[in-house]
Amino acid sequence: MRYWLMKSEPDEASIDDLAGAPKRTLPWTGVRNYQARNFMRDSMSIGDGVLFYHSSCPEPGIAGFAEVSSTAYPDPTQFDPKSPYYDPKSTQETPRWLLVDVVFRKKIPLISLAALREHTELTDMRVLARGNRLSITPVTDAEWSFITKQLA
DNA sequence: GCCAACGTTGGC
DNA sequence: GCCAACGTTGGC
Repeated sequence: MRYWLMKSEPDEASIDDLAGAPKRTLPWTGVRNYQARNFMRDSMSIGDGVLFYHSSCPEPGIAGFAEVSSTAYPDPTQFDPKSPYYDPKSTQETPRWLLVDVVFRKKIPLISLAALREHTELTDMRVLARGNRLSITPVTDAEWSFITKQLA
C-alpha cells in the first residue's frame, strides 16, 4: 500500500470531473514521461492512495483524494492520431505509454500550494521540490497521514 | 506572458 | 556517449 500525488489540469480533468464520471472512475490518460510511467507500471497497486492535485490553474493545490483502481495498461490515446497525446512511435505490439484507472474518494477544500509549503512536516514532499515537473510523485506514509489527518 | 528547470532529441 | 538545442511544465 503506497501513496501518490497525481497532477491534473482542472481544465482537462478536475476533482469534480472525477466525482461525476461513470463509476466515479477515470483513466489517467496522457502521461508522457518515463519516470511517471514507471511509477504506474512498477510501483502502483490497486488501493493505493492518491492526492488529486490541480496544476497549471489559478489555484494550484490538493483538491481531493482518490485511489488507484486498476493495474497499468496501455493508454489508448497514444494510438489515436487525433489525440494530442498521439505518439507515432508507439505500436500496439509494444505500447510505450501506460495508464491506471483512478477512482474518486473525497473532495476537500483546496489545500493550496502555499498552504502545503507552510508545514515543516511537508518540506521534503517531492511536489514541493524546486523545479519539480513530475506529474506523478510518491508520497510518504508520514506526509499522507499529516495531510489526511491535519489538513483535510 | 515570463522564465527557471528539466526531459528529450539528434548530430557528431 | 556527449551535449547543445529545443520543447514542455507549471508557478508566478
